[in-house]
Amino acid sequence: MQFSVGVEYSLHCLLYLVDVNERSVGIKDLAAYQGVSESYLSKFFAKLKKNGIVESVPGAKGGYRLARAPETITFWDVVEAVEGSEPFFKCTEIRQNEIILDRSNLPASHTKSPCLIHKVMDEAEAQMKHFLQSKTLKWLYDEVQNKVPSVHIQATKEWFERNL
Amino acid sequence: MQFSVGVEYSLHCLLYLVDVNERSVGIKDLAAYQGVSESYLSKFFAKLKKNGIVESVPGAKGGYRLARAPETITFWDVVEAVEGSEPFFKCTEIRQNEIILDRSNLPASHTKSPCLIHKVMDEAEAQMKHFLQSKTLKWLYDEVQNKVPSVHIQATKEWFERNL
DNA sequence: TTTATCGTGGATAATAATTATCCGCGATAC
DNA sequence: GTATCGCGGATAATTATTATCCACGATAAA
Ligand code: FES
Ligand code: FES
Repeated sequence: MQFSVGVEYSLHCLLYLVDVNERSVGIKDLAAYQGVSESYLSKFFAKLKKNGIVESVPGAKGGYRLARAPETITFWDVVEAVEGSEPFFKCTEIRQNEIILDRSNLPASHTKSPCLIHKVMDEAEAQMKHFLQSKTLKWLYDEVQNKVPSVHIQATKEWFERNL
Repeated sequence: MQFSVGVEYSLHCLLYLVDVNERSVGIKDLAAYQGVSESYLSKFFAKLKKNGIVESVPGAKGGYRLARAPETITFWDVVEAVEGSEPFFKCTEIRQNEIILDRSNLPASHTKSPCLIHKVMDEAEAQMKHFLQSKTLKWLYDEVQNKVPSVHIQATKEWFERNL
């Protein structure tokens, strides 16, 4: 039960994209700046694009930019884009295997209403989802502006400007 | 990002152990009743034991019973026992790779305070943990007593009694 | 128009995690 | 003594994650 590294990669990258409004930043730059694999990072951006989080500019001098306002991009959106939308808990309906049951004529209690254990686990995921939906990229950006030394923020901005 | 099937197996099994007070139930019976692999299920019970959720009775007619009151066993305890206690989000400290940094002299902002993204993801896990800690095995047992037809509960109990 | 750049999708592979089985050991009930 | 059972280690099959490479089409710049 672990998140893919793509979640860390993606969130850090998206943070750099907030400043890039009309223009775009290439995978090459994003990968170089963070010292990660270019080709691997590109796989995650494909998912982010498919989920409407970023949009791409094809061709030379192309790259990526946010597809919508950072206020509307939540941590959950990114997690879901990268990890897929399968629920964390996959119930195998083990209850329907109970040896005392007639497999060809299962009681309503085992087919109609969801298994309580399943329900609790789904609710647990919903708790995490709710929390992550409350954290937007805009919020992250603003917090970082306040907490990281402005000299470093400026240097980052300039590095990307140079390669725009 | 998925829970192992051991979580489903374990929770369903523990439910059957609530009634079994002084005595014990063997893996063989638990596996047979639920139609799952005996040897595989035993691996999860090893973890449940190591984490003090169940205790074992060795030797013939041996088996497992709860190691403590079902009021004190939470869904989270079971998840942690089965999945291990590694955090869901493993931060690779990607921020320390930023190309503009001097790797041999990292700024305090990148080493002292935790990365905000990391912090948010850990908090998200904490949300789920908090919720799952609020759901005890006793609560689950009581809910099931209310919702599942008593004829089925009785039949289950009798099946395990026969093989005790 | 050529050329270099860059996203895109597919193929492929290395590594790790999950799922699953088997077997021998020691403890215990009968 | 013997059959039963938990226990731990070894092992393997399957799947997911991590990672690379390449050919393609689109585009900007020369
Ligand atoms: S049957 Fe799947 S969690 Fe109960
Ligand atoms: S450095 Fe790991 S989440 Fe930011």
